[in-house]
Amino acid sequence: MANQHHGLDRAFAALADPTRRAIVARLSRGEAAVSALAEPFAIGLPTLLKHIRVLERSGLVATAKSGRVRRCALVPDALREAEAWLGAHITAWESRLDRLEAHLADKERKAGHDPARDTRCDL
Amino acid sequence: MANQHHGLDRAFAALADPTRRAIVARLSRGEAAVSALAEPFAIGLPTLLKHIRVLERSGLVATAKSGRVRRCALVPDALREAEAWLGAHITAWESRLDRLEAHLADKERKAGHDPARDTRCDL
DNA sequence: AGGTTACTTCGCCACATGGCAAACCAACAT
DNA sequence: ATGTTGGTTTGCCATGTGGCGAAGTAACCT
Repeated sequence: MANQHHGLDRAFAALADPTRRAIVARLSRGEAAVSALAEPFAIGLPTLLKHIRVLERSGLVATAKSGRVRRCALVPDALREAEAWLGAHITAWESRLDRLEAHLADKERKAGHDPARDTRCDL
Repeated sequence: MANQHHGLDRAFAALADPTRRAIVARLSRGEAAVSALAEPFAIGLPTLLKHIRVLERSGLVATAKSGRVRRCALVPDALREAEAWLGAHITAWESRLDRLEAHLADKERKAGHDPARDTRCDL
């Protein structure tokens, strides 16, 4: 199965869970201890801890223990990497569309004009 | 288990697989048939088809069959949604950092100055 | 010391996912 | 009509995930 995990693999996988996204959202507004994170969600501590481990492995959050509490903080680099990937491919798609449009406009300049064609998409 | 799938759930889950990301990357540069997509990856057709189904369910790609070939195309809206989520939380984190910095600067204005404190992070 | 708090680990279960091979179906092509 | 091509379905298997409760450990409080 999908071994040889790329960083993005783990990052996106971590973000695929609503609980984990909520944790990230919470941490984006400040650090928090494990039990503080547990409160809003109706799930047990062991489960939450598992989520935190997943987030840690993905590089999205970092944790450190001081005394008996473990504080969790967001590490935005992984988030940025994921965002960058998405951005790159969105713009790739858009620029392709632009080229296509230009090409169609060019063709239409030489042939008859049918306004409806401009927005029609064959899929 | 994670039932009641939010759109982002499926989108991020779909992007968590390298094969699927490669497919998205490929499609961001133009539509393609199933078999054309299969080529670069050393995996069987059934497996690839499963990937495509996952991508379809996630709203990242749309497919349509004409004759015996199925053409796949990217649907950038889901990508944009995911990007927006990431962007929102990255900026949230950054603005928190800014507030914190401002606060520290303020404190330091009133007390003695220790330059090393500015970049120190307690985690 | 003894209790409380805050995690942590340890099974355990149900289910989704990624992979394959093999058989199958529907269009073209000849 | 028959073969070939392109996709599709159908098992099957191994692994990972999300959830739980129960028991364990390591601070901290009194």
